[in-house]
Amino acid sequence: MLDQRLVRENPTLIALELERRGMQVDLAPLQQIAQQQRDLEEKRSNLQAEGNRIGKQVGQLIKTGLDPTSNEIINLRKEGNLIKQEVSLLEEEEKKASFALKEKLLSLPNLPSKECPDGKGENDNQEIRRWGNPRKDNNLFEHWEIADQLKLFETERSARISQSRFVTLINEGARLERALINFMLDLHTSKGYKEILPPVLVNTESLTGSGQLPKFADESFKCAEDDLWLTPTAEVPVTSFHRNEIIASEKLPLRYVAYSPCFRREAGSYGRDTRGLIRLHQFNKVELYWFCHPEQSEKAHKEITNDAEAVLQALELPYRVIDLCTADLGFSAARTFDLEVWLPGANAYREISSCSICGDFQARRSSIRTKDGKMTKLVHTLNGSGLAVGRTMAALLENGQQSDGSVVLPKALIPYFGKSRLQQIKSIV
RNA sequence: GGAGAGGUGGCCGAGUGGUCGAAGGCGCAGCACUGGAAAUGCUGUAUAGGGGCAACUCUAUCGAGGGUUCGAAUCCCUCCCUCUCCGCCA
Repeated sequence: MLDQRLVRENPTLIALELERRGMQVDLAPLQQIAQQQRDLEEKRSNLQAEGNRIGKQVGQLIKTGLDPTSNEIINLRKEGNLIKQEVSLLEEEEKKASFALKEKLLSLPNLPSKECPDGKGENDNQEIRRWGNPRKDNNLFEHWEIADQLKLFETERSARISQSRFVTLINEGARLERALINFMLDLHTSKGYKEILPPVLVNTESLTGSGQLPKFADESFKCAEDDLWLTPTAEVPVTSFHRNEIIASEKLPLRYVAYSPCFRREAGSYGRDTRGLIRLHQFNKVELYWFCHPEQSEKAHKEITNDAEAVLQALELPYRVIDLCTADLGFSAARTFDLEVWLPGANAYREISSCSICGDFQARRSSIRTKDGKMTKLVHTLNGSGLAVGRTMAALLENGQQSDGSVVLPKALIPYFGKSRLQQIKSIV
C-alpha cells in the first residue's frame, strides 16, 4: 500500500511511477478523498475536544457539590448532546471517506524502484548473468517424458482424485520431492535462516497484508464456509507472522525459510504448460523471506537472490538471472530478479525463483514496524523462492538425463535421496 | 460441539461511572552515587492520526464492533480469542 501522505502531497510522483509500470492513473480523485478525509478528521477531533472539556467540567461541578439537576449542569448536558450528534454525523462521513480511500489504495500496486529497468513487456527484461553450461544436445526428452519412463508421477489418476493440473508423485518421484524439500531447508538453515512451517489456510487479512487481495481474489482458492483461503505462497503466512508488530531493531534482519504447499487457480492459463510439473494448482515451494531495516534492503535483495542461486549451484543446474522490467513486476514488488533454470529438453530457460524487494509496501499493509531511535518506522520485506520444488525436479530430470534412459542426480542430493541415479524400475505403485 | 472462567501498557497486576493513557511492581534507557560494579536514588519509557520549525498540543485506542451517558477500562448487546472440564478426533 502506498503512503496516504504521499497521495495527499505528491500525487504527480505516484502517477509518474505507475506510468513506468504501464498504468495510466488519474490520482486527482484519490487525492481529493484523502484531503477530504483529513479535513473531516480535523473537524471531528476538534469537536470531540470540546465535548471532552464539557464532560470534565460537569464532573468537577458535581464534585464541588453542585446539584446535578441544576440549570448549569442541565445546560452543559444539552450542549454535550448537541456535540455528540454533530460528531456522529462527521464520523459517518469520515468513515466513508477513509473506506473509499483505503479501498483504492489497496488496489494500487507498489511503485517500481529507481533501479528497476523501464520496459513495456517481457522483451524488455534484462539478463544480468548466467551460471553453468547448458546442455544443448538434440533428442533430449522433456521432463514428463522422462518421468513417465521412470514412473515418477501419475497424471490421469490425479485428475480422478482432484482435476487437471494436479499431480500425484509416486515411487522415486515422491521420494525425490521429499529429498529436495529437506535439502533446500537444510541448505538455508545452515546459513542462518530460521525455519518455519506455517498454516496453509490463511484469512483475508493475511492475503490483503501481502498484496494478493483485494485485486487477485480469482487467483486463490477460497473455503466456502470460512474466512480462509489456500495460500498461494508461504510469503503470505510469513508476512502475517509479524503482522501488527513492532520488531526490536536488534532482531533485524529476520530471515525465514518456510516450506509450504502452494495453491493457485491459474485462471487464464488454459492450454499453457498442460503437461508435467511446471504449472500445477498445487505445488511445493521453499520460500525465503526477510524483514529488514529500510537502509539494508537493497543489500538484502542481492543476498536473498544469492541464497536462492546457491540452491541451483549446489544442484549443478545452469541458470540465468533476469532483472524484470517495470511492466513485468508483480503487484507488491519494487524490483524483482527472476532465476530461470535451463531445461535442455524444452530447450529453454524457465522461471524457478522470483526474488523481490517490496520496500515498505507489504509492511504498511500489514503494519510491521521497527524502532529507529525514537522513531517508529516500517520495515522492508523481501521474498524469494528457494526454490519451487516441482520445477526443480523437472530441471533435474532434464539436465541429468542419460542416453540409457536413466537420470544422474547431483552429488549434493545423494545424502538426501540415497542414491545417485534414477533408473527404470518396475513400478511399485 | 456442551459447561464454566477470563481477555488492561514489553511483562506481571490494580482499577466497577467523573480530570484514567490508566496505580504499583518487573523489565528497559538515561543520570546520580562508586576506583569499577552490584545495591540504592532520581528521571524517562505505548501505538496511530492531526496541528506546530520546535518545545509541545489535540483526537482515538484498556480483545473487536455497536449501545447507554454530559462523561465508559468500568454498565448493556454482538462477535472473536485464550484457559479449565466434558465429548469427539489425527
